[in-house]
Amino acid sequence: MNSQSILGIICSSYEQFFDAEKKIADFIMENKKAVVDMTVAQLAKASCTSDATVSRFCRRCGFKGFQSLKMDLAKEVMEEERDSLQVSNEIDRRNLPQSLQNILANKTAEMTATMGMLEPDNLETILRILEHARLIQFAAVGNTIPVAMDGAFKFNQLGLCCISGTIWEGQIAATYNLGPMDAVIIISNSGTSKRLLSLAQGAHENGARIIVITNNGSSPLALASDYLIITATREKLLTGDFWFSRIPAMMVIETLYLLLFVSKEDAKSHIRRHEDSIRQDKLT
Amino acid sequence: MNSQSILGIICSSYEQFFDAEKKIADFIMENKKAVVDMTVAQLAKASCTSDATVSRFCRRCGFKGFQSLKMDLAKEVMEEERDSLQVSNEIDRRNLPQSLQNILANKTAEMTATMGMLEPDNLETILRILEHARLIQFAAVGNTIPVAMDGAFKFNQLGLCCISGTIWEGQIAATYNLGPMDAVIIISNSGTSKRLLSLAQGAHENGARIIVITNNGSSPLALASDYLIITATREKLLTGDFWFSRIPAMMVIETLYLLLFVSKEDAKSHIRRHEDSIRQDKLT
DNA sequence: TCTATATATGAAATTTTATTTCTTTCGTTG
DNA sequence: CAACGAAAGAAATAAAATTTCATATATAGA
Repeated sequence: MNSQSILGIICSSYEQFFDAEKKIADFIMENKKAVVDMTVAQLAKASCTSDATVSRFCRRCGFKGFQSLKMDLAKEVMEEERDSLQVSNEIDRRNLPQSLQNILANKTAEMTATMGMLEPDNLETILRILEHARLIQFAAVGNTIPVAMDGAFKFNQLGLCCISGTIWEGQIAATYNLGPMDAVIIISNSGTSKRLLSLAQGAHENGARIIVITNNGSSPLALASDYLIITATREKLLTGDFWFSRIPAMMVIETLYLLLFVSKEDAKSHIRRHEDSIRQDKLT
Repeated sequence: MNSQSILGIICSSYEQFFDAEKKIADFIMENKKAVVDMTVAQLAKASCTSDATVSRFCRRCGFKGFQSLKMDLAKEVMEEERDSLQVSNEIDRRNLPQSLQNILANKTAEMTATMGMLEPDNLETILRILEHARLIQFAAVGNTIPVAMDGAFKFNQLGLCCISGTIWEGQIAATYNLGPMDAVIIISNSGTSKRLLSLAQGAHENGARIIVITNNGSSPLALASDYLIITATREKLLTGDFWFSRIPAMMVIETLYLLLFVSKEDAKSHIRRHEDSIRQDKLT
């Protein structure tokens, strides 16, 4: 887990929380500002749990204790306020301007939280691996496949050999050809896909590096990873797994792309060549 | 009455402090960040004073107590830190934290600008068309295809009939089957793709509604559209067309999706059914 | 279906932390 | 040089946070 971003942690490991902990998390998300001035007992009462659970919750989120969580919350609240992002989940067709503001605020908060979860050291390690990999596979299932395709597209443009596919059998067939010089980037919000887990296993058996991008830091896929990037998708207005936004994952890919771009000297020429090749489809 | 700024108070009423209080003030000013994680006793010891004096100091500064002073300090430290991180377009592998901030700031600005370009009336018209369309085609070429696929995926989940494809010939073949009841959403950053323009022409001939999402409001594709959504991709660090980010376009799709979701009563059941069908791939 | 086991949670006890009270010290003034 | 007043620390008290322990609930196995 990253040094500390309570809102990010709540968003990214919400599913891992116990029932009572979820109550606390909900209360914090909905009363960020008020919690800053509360005591353990007050928060326990307000969220209909107990002192003990609140205290444990703080630890489980990676903080030294309640005070340390509150310190972080104070900072984050300040930051949000400063950005004057009044995050509300109300979306209503009859008030489009306000709804658009709310959607924007939510997406921005999502991205900020995701960025806050990125650990520079971990990122640097991953970048090194990607730069030196012989081949990089982007793997995903279902509605995340477009993100994987986008990643492969972008990275190929940088001059890094990438593969991805829309067909599951094709993806795992490719995985079985990977070796110790290769890396696979597995993208999965829930981190619980059996198919992706077996793909990870295959990659592991072949000695390839496994990088997982997921919203769930303690999911089976996260545990099967060599390197882990956790996103902070907050889908407050919807509850199920299928409603996760793909924007945070895309954001992570884009970040990796930009960082690789600036450190790879031949990236520009690769991209230019690519651009030239598609010019024939362009007007003027 | 803790709406004050502790650093400001220290600076402005320093001369009014007693000797022991000055020691505390000095220590705080020189160790802002560390004090945030200290207890009364620790601060007393570190500043060579006593618990009582620290506690009194907090009151004298207008705070409810030590914790409340610390809360304020945490906020101010954060603010100072943030201010010193001047956001720029610099992305540098050697300073990852700063680079991440810059990327985030750029992406956020991009999204904010894109949202600002959306006109509620225009959007409402487009939503109406999408809700009542017999079939919706998502069309794109090159690296924007993943965005189109994502859109078709999402909209299908809502119960709207959508098609998209990775193969160009397949896409235009589908377009030739559209009719006046149908709509095509064409996504193209530059808006200058010959192929997408001929697709738009085909759609036009068949009487289908043409919705274009592009970064270029006066591009050929924009002019060929019946309804136009302009995104605000600003890739300052890179200049060419191929470097455009796909996030703003995705943001637009996601916005349409959310707005359709809240106004379509059967959307939830559609999504739930979809979710059930993929549960077999999920662990636990 | 019933028992055994594990686990989440809250109540109570304990420990830690903050505040208040009380006392000492030191400087000033009559 | 006593007497007063204010500043500051020590000690006592109060408050808050954490840990322990008991209980309830769910799960697995018989």
